[in-house]
Amino acid sequence: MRIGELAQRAGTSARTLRYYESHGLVRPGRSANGYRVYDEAELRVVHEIRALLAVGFGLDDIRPFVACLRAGNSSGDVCPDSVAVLRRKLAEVDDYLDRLGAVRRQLHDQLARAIAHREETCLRTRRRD
Amino acid sequence: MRIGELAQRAGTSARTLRYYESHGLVRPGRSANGYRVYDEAELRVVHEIRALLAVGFGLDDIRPFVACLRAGNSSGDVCPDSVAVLRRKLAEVDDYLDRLGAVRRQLHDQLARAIAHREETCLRTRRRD
DNA sequence: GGTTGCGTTGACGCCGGTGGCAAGGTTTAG
DNA sequence: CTAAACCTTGCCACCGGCGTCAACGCAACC
Repeated sequence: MRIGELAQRAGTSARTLRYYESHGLVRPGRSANGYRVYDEAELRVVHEIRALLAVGFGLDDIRPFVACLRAGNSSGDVCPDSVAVLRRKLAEVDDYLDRLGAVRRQLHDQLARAIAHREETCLRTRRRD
Repeated sequence: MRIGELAQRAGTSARTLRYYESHGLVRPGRSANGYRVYDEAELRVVHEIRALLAVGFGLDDIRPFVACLRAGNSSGDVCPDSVAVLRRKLAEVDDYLDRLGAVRRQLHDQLARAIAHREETCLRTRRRD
C-alpha cells in the first residue's frame, strides 16, 4: 500500500502521514523507486493516532500508544507508558474542567449583573418619562 | 503618563500596550516628541482588557467592552454589545464544557479498561508461575 | 512522445498574544 | 560630553497540526 491509498483509507491526507512519520509515529518501508510502502498494520496505527488526536492528545503523547500497538498488543492503551499518559491526561482534563467551570461561573455572574444593571437603568429611565 | 509607566502600573509590558493599540483597544495621545501619552482612564481600560483576556476572550471580543467604558459607563459589561459577547462566550464555554466532559468520560473509561486488562493479564501470568 | 496522476523533498502560512532584538531619537543626570 | 534610561518603528520567533505550493521523478496509458 502506498501513501495515497493509506491516506484515503485512514480518512486523512498524504501530507499528514508524512508529518506523522517525521515525528516518528508511522514507519513505512520504501520501494525501489523511493515510494513509501505501508502494510496493513500501519492502518491501525494511523487510526489509533487519529482517535487520540481527536481526544486532545498531542503527537508526542501518542508515541507510547503506537509503540504499544507495535509491540503486538490488541489495544494501544494497555502498556505502562500508555497508562501513565492516560492518567496524566485525565488529571490535565480535570484541572481544565475546574478552571473552565470557574470561568463559566464568572461569566454567568458578570452577565447577570450586567442585565440587572440594565433593567435598573431602564426602570429609572421610564420613571423619568 | 508615558508607556513605560502605564505598563508598570497595569502589570504588563510596553510591547503589549502597543499591540493593544494596533488593534484599536488603547488610544494614547502623542506628545511633541512623538511619545505616547496616556491619561488615567486608559489604566482602567487596560485593566479591563487584561481581566477579559484572563477569562479567555480574544482581543476582538474585548473591543465592545472598551467602547462601553469609554462611553462613560462604570462597568464595561453593561452595554448591549458587551452583553451579546458575554452571552456568546457563555454559550461557547458551555459547549466546551460538554465536549470536555465527554472527553473526560472517554479517558476515564479507556483508563479503566486498560487497568482491568492489565490486572487480568497479571492474574494469568501469576497462574502460569 | 506527451499527458495524467501519483510519488518525493522542502519550505512557507496560519493563529494570537507576546518576547526580543535592531537601529535610531530624546531627555536627564553626572 | 557621555552614559543611562526612556521612547520610536519594524520585523523575527514561538506553538502544532496541518494546508498548500514549488519543482521535480516515476509509472502507465494513448
